[in-house]
Amino acid sequence: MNKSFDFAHAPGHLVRRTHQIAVALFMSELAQDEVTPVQFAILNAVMDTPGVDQVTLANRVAFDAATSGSVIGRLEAKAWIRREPDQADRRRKLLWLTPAGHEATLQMKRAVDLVQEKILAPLTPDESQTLLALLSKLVAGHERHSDHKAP
Amino acid sequence: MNKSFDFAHAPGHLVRRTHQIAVALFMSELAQDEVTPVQFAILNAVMDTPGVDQVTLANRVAFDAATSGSVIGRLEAKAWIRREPDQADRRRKLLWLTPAGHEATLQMKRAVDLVQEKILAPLTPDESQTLLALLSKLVAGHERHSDHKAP
DNA sequence: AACTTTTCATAAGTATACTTATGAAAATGC
DNA sequence: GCATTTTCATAAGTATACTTATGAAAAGTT
Repeated sequence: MNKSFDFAHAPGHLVRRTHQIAVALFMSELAQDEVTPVQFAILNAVMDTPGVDQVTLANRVAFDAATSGSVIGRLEAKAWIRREPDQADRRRKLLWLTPAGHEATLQMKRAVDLVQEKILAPLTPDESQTLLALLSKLVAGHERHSDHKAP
Repeated sequence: MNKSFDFAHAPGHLVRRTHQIAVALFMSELAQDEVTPVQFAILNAVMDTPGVDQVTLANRVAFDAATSGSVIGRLEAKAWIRREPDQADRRRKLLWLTPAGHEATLQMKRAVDLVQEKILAPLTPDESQTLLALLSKLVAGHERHSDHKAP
């Protein structure tokens, strides 16, 4: 029979599709803000903890230093984020929102809330709750494992 | 209070993290095959329907023609896929697996099955079933909507 | 104090993933 | 039957997202 892999029902494919849909909804809802999901995540994290260094921020938002560095570069170019070397540790660069960045992030927040609702729109409230709980458990489970890194 | 957006529990963030984890598991499990999730998806789809054109394949695997074109280019460079112009419609290019591509895809299938299990490893079988059902419903719901395209 | 290791930021290279533009070819309209 | 529109493939440009390499600075080890 040589039956091929059942792609449509594979977890990997469903997750990729879902992610794709979530990004598309974000980009469409925040089209006039000229901001991406990852850029918003960083703006949001810096608003939470002004003066973070890039590594701490990258761990918080969960991507590698190289990616976050380039994203922050773009946010700096837009004058939404200010980057200053740490006096105590001159390797580190600390991050702050500019007033314009603070303003823009607050404005985006409403649209982002709406995006989260739209992502879950095909599900009932109960189903949405269940989905979020399961995704949280899945992510938490894998995060625990990734602590045990090989030497 | 100026409470910032609750990123950790937002659907968008959870889905991005899950996707990230799924891709990492795939890359790690198929490291020696030098293949990406998207490349495998295409190989798998061509094995299913040899002689497809690129547009039909892109719709099947759910990404845009530009992306699939470049991915197929890489698979052609690896001599896993053969691309030939359609005689009936000379705009179209039809796709086949080479013998080496067929062989490689079959070999990968086992590892990909294992990846799907590993993705769901933190969940019980019941929870896994529920998650897949909810993701399917979510994706299907959004696909329905995206049929109604603006003119 | 000198040496080693680790950590931080960035650069370079590859691979998605999207948009818009372009050219070629087919389908449609009248 | 010719003109308009649509479709297909690709190119160009931007933005993640990762790896590995490099340089600089801090932390540690003896």
